[in-house]
Amino acid sequence: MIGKIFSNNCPRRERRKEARPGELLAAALELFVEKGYAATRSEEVARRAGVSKGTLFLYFATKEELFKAVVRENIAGRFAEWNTEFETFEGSTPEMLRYALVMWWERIGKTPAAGITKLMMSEAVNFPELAAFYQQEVIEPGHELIRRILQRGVDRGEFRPMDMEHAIFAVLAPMIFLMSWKHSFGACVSSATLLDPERYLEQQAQILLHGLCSPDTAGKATSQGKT
Amino acid sequence: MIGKIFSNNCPRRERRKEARPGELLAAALELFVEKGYAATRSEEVARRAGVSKGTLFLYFATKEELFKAVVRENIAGRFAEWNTEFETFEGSTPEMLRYALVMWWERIGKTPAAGITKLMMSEAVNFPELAAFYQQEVIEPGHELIRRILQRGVDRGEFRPMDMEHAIFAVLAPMIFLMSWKHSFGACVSSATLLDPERYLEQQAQILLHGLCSPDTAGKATSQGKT
Amino acid sequence: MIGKIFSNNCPRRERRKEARPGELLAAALELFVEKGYAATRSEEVARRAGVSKGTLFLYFATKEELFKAVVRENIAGRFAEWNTEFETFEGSTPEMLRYALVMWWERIGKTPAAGITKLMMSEAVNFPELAAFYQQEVIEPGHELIRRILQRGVDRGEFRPMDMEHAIFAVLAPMIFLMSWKHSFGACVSSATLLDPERYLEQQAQILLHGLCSPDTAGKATSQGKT
Amino acid sequence: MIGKIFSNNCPRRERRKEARPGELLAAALELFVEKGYAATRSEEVARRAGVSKGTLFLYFATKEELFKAVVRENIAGRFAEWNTEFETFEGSTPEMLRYALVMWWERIGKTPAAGITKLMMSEAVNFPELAAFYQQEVIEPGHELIRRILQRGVDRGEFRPMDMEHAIFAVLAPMIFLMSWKHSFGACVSSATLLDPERYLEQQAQILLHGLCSPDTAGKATSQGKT
DNA sequence: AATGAATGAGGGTTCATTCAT
DNA sequence: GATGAATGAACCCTCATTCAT
Repeated sequence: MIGKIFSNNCPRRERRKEARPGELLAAALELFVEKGYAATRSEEVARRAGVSKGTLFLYFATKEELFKAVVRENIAGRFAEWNTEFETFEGSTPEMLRYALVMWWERIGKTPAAGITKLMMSEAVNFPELAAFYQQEVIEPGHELIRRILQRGVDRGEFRPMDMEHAIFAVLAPMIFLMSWKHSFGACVSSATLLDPERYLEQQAQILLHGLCSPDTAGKATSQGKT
Repeated sequence: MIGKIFSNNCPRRERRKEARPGELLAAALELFVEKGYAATRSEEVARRAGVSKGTLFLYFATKEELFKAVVRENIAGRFAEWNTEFETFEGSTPEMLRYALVMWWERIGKTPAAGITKLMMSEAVNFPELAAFYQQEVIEPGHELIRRILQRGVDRGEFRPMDMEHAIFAVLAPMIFLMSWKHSFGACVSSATLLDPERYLEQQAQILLHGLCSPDTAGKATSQGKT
Repeated sequence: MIGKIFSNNCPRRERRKEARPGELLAAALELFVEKGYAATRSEEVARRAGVSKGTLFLYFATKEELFKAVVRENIAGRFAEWNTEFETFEGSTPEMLRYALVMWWERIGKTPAAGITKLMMSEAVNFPELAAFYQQEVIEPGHELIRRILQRGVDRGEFRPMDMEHAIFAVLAPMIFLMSWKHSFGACVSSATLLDPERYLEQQAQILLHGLCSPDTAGKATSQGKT
Repeated sequence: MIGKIFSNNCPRRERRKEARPGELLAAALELFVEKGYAATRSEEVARRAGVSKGTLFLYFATKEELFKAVVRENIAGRFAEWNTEFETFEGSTPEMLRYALVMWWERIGKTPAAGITKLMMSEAVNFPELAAFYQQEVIEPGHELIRRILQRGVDRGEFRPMDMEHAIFAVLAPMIFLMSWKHSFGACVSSATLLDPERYLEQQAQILLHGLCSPDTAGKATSQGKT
């Protein structure tokens, strides 16, 4: 009984043991995002997780495995939740689009998870298998979600007809750009900090919806586009 | 006689000597873009340039210097030329914006130089000094050019007033995105090839100018934006 | 039980860990003395210490650091002990001088530490920082000790007054010479082995004290010297 | 005729060509003495001699050959001349000894040739063949000359009988020491410059002849020595 | 003979990975 | 399981040497 109390009250070892992989993944995420795959040393990952080098390799057979695990771990399948939000959203599609960008920033863009995308893009070529996984788990569901939003707008007559597949990239690009910028120049070149993500996204929504043209000229130029 | 003069002017060794740095930079560009900075072995750069390891270091003191040279080489001051084009452009600003995107794709986006930007973004954190150089030599002139285009549009009443600094990113983002995408997933995930850069840019110009909204709704929604 | 305690206190790994730096320094001392700084390969140092190349760099960050450590290790502050001996010495100063030379040979000259001085003199120009260290930690205390001996002799009327600073070198020179000789020609030219260090030092003490001249002529020639 | 005048007056090419090996040896001597064998780079030798790297190897097949040539070249057989001086010297042997030390300094010690001895001692172990050559060409004749001087003193009753072979080293040591010191600490540690070679040698002669002891005590202590 | 571009073996150093404790 | 000392393959870079010109 008493033994049980102790083991329940103070199972630091036990709990640590179970938490280990998570702590290692967290440390690795930070470091990979901070310095890139190659420049991250396994010893430092271990140290930051508070364990020894040997322990790291107890949980992840190789650095490559660790990297893959970090990416997989941090690509939470949020799409179920988001699809639900999409289906229950009641406002206009322009509002939905604006909402999507803002929510994305809150939930992904400003979190360390954004670093993963940047990382994934930097290393895609060296980890094609991982890139394929990412494609399947993130890119495709993401595209699908954006496609549904855009289609909703078209269906409801809020958006003009469009080349859907490329329009998806029009919505995606500001997000990708923001993650890339934040985790590259944004992290080291002072003047690059001029970019305020929230204002940028707000304005981006505006432009996506209405463009840069002043209202009176908007009609005329349209005819030129191939779209 | 004349033949002799020519053959004297270009003995093989000399010609190689002058060509070497260029050949090495070309090989290095390819490999850096292909595999990233760390994963590129200097010996392979040399081999791809058709020389021995030692020769590489005859022209570039360290791998880091080689990297810097590759970056510098591939961002040659195109801005002078572009500024001139800007000043002599006679059409409307929407046309100018569309033209700028198309030309950028022709001259940079689809060339290996685009890989450099991707590379630079991946390695900025590891080479802060180089990032500062890039910021100064590429980012700032680029921003300035975009700023002048947008300002021209505003001044001529073609564009509505805007938060200029963030609007610059609105124009920049599609280009950055395209380079990042092309040199990451675009290079290894088959389905990602759905993105046709030229159509994307064309459509992007269209959206930048007029947005996604159908003409009749365009006016109403505008009021919401903070911009 | 007691046996267990002992075996617990000294597990093999731990013992090695503590012994490693010493083993590496010993191996490095041998090799540096044997072949000089540049000609000594770090891998060979490691091999001679019975470890792999990587292990060497676990304990000494660079070859230069290893060299410095070897030099520092082998000039341990013997001067405290020697100064004490000096202060408690009860015989005449000529006896003291003879004793100093003999003791120096026993404790330094005939040990591998002598090779360090030879090495240091060969490499001083290439490691000015280390040379300064050596100057401060070895040369100056050594000079000071010799100075005190000579001054004692002068003060007690045993030695004639002298140009002290140069006289120091008169005492030092036989020792430096002996180390240099032993670790150069003495190590490879057979006939150079004619030099018996102990007899040489004994005779050197004799000469330092009384010169080469036969007693009756000693007085006359003295007048010429500048000293 | 005129042709001859020209070729005589301005045979720069011709004269250079013949002088080449000498210029290379001079440059090599300087650099070897300055930085040691290993730290001297063949390209720098060539540059200092005003020729290209290739030319150096035209005259000396390997760096090792160059080194050997430098040593051989700079070990002028001065002993014939010195033996003559010895034979025609008319003063006392103490005067001769003093004269020998002073002359040695003038003709060798203070010239770059002294650097050779220092170099030879540093590298003896790595170039045993060269050390043997040095032993034969310099050490043995040098010993022989010193031996003759000392023997002359003994024969004429100016010096007391002595252990001749070790006494030779007593005369040699100050010279060896001076060369070693000058080309090691003397070249980089400021305080080591306290040593004034000429005063040192003068005093050394004095000590060699009469020792450090004050005249009245000289007689007593003598009995102890083994010599 | 002279040049200097080119070579490539070899050395110092790093770091992912192993394994005895 | 956990540790951290040990390993050694692999990398960047140097520089004596070669050789086409």
